[in-house]
Amino acid sequence: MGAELSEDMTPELAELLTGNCYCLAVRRASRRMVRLYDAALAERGLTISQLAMLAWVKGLRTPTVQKIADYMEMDQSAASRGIRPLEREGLITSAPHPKDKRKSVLALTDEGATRLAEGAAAWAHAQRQVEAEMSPAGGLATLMTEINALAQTAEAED
Amino acid sequence: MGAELSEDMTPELAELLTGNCYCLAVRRASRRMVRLYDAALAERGLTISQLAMLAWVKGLRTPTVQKIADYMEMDQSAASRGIRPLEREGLITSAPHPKDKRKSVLALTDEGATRLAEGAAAWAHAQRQVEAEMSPAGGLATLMTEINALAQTAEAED
DNA sequence: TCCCGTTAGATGCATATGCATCGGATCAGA
DNA sequence: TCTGATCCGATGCATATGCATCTAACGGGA
Repeated sequence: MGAELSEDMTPELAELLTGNCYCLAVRRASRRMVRLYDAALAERGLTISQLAMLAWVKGLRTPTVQKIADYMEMDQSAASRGIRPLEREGLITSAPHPKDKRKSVLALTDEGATRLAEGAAAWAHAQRQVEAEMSPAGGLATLMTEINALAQTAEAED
Repeated sequence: MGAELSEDMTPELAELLTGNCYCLAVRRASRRMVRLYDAALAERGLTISQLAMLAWVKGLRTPTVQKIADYMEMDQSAASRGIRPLEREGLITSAPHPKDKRKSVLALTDEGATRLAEGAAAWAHAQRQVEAEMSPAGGLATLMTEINALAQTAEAED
């Protein structure tokens, strides 16, 4: 693990490379988690993002692209594009909002509801797998609270 | 926060949407961290990934695409593509390995070394910002250990 | 020396993300 | 009722990622 770091690295760069960068650490963990969950969902033809979007479409009273982006804390454009494959595959439909023509109200198709249910089962399997392999110091619940806190770190400001 | 979840959500789906999915939580945190660090590095014309790759090029004795991918725990193809912008901008060079013609040995240019040093300073600023805003239960060090553990969760197996 | 299994890097393909921006629609005021 | 500030969704552009696959190159054993 120690790796073959050259001697003329500043302490700062050594820190960055040895797992002490919050950003790189979380991103590395993210890549791993996504691979694990996506693999679990692959048989159902879904990614974890797509499963989440289907779930929000079902869970929100009047789901729109913007709302989904807000709840998932991602850019509206990313949500917009993420939804396209789901429409293409006929899992969700899009209809103009009756009152506000700017909005499109999304809805699950029957096929979408089926895939969502199947995906949720596969998702639960992945969840259990992570729980079985992880034994964090303060407990998984605490870890989740802290990761979520990381997700709320202020955007910049200075 | 509670959101407007419809009543007919299975407990499973409710879990998935309310921040209890390890994958979605870490990914959300990852998005936020990347935005924060990328913003801090934007003035230097670098992303956090690019900074890390420059650092590995400097830190490894004989840096190659494969080695960087291994150390960053990402796919070789992702590393390969990530390095291209850095070459295009003249921050690193690529030369054929003397013994093994399959490999390309990467190296920092003077400009690359300069940008790396500048970027490291901006990175440290972002690190301090996260530290100032986060007060996790078990301490940041413990949190990092646990996030890194998440990054080592087995790839599948079942 | 020849052949096969392995390794390195590059590419095609598809999703994931964010920023800037555009055009259309809405809405709150003047 | 007109108008300027907002909001909504879509796009262009660029990076980020992973998987499968292809070609070239290596390496060891027959």
